[in-house]
Amino acid sequence: MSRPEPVTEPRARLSKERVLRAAVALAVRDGIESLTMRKLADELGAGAMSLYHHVPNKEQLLDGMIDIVFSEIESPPTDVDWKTAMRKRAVSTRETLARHRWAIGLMEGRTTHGPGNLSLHNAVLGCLRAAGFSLEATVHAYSVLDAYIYGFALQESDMSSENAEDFAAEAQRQMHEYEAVLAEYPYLVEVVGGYVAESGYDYATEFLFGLDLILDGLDRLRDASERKHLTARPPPEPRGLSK
Amino acid sequence: MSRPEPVTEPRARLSKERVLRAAVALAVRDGIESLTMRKLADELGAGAMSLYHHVPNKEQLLDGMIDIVFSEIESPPTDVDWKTAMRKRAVSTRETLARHRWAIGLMEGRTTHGPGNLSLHNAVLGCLRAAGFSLEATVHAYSVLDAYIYGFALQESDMSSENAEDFAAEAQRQMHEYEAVLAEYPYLVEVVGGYVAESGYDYATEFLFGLDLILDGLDRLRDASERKHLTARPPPEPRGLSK
DNA sequence: CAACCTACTCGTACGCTGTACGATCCCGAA
DNA sequence: TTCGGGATCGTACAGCGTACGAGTAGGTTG
Repeated sequence: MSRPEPVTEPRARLSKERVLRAAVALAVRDGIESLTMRKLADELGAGAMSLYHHVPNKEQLLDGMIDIVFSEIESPPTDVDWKTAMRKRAVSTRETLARHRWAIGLMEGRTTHGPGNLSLHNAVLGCLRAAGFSLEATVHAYSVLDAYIYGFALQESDMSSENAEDFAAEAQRQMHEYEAVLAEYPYLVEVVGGYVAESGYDYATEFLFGLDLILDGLDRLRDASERKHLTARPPPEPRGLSK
Repeated sequence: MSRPEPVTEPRARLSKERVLRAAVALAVRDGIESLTMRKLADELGAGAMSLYHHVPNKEQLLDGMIDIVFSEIESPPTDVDWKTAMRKRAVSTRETLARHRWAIGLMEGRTTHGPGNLSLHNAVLGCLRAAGFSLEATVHAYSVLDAYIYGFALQESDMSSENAEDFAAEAQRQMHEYEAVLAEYPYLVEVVGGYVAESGYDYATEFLFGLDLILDGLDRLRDASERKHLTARPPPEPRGLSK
């Protein structure tokens, strides 16, 4: 009560962090296509142009938002074997990306990587190196894993919520134009219309299936890699900053 | 010569196909962000509003463009074993998506699937079913494979052209702000700055590594699936339209 | 206290976007 | 020749990102 401000504090001071957080919240709530500089400013109780004193332009605003997403992904824990660590990282990535559907489409073509992105990448590479993967094997492992994880997230964002009845609805709509269209896709009908519609489709378990398939494959790769490079120099340091 | 048209045909008649093809060509040439109704119309020697008699709106224009991309992907051939068939389909998908970088970011959130998309999906599912995959295994296989393929294409579109020196340039730029930033990412330096910069990074072979890893895993799944469902009903028909 | 500077806020305006509307034109059928 | 319907397109409008510059608040210095 000692401060002479109005009781209802209509606007707190802006800051880069506040702007980014509000932008992410708006994207989660209304979708990325309705994220407008004016709307974002309104949300913050500010004028549109005020934003530009904390963010150089919308493109870099999006960069910042994406790095927030990366920073929400849990790094692979260091106190378990590499497989469980990678598994946890992968699951956390999928969950985060599912929470931020708006982000996936924006990652294409983006060339600047923020600190959240870089430090996550670094932690993942470190986990693999510490587990005995050779440099070559590390690159391979990283490549497969990330492609799968982001690809799965991409597909998950394609189909909105329930795959089964959604797809049925889409098929129905197609049937509106061509009555016999479905007859041209018998396997689609069998698998999606039949099996999936009955048994349902759980993204989380489906994700784990492919993830474990890949992790098992990498396990074999690591064994081979270890045998081959037994006499080679070990990774730079077990963990943490070297030099 | 019998037709009374002007010799120089300054503008041919518009059509949905011509509009879509021109749109794709423009996206390939100048990138998707510079695909404008006015620019597209200019390219066709027409007025902007003329486009709307062949395409209901820009959103559906993009839908049509994406289906063109899908139709450029080769379906899995039917005269080889499932593994080679899937391998060829996967390679063709990656090549097509690499040719049409603009398309990947647009696939997110899109709910309507065109005939090119549907028929490709149908062919892939058919290939798996004919190879003896159970319904459950088919869904699994499809899920992993496509997630990996699209995820890889997504990553490929992230890094522009040469990963190695590009990343070095990016790191350099970051160093401009913080001189010691790189010291925080020792593994990134080791793997990307060291190994990748020296040995280079070939997307095509990197893609094949992960692809074969997954296909081998699916092979094991198929064996198990076949043993379990030996007495179950076979897939609806070897290939082609049933009924 | 006054003068000043710096950091921040924001009203206005411009060029560009997708597209609604209605006038115009072309061309085959009657 | 007349008609009618599809195709074309000029104009206009709302909404976008953002350049510009005027205004303001708060701390530092004389």
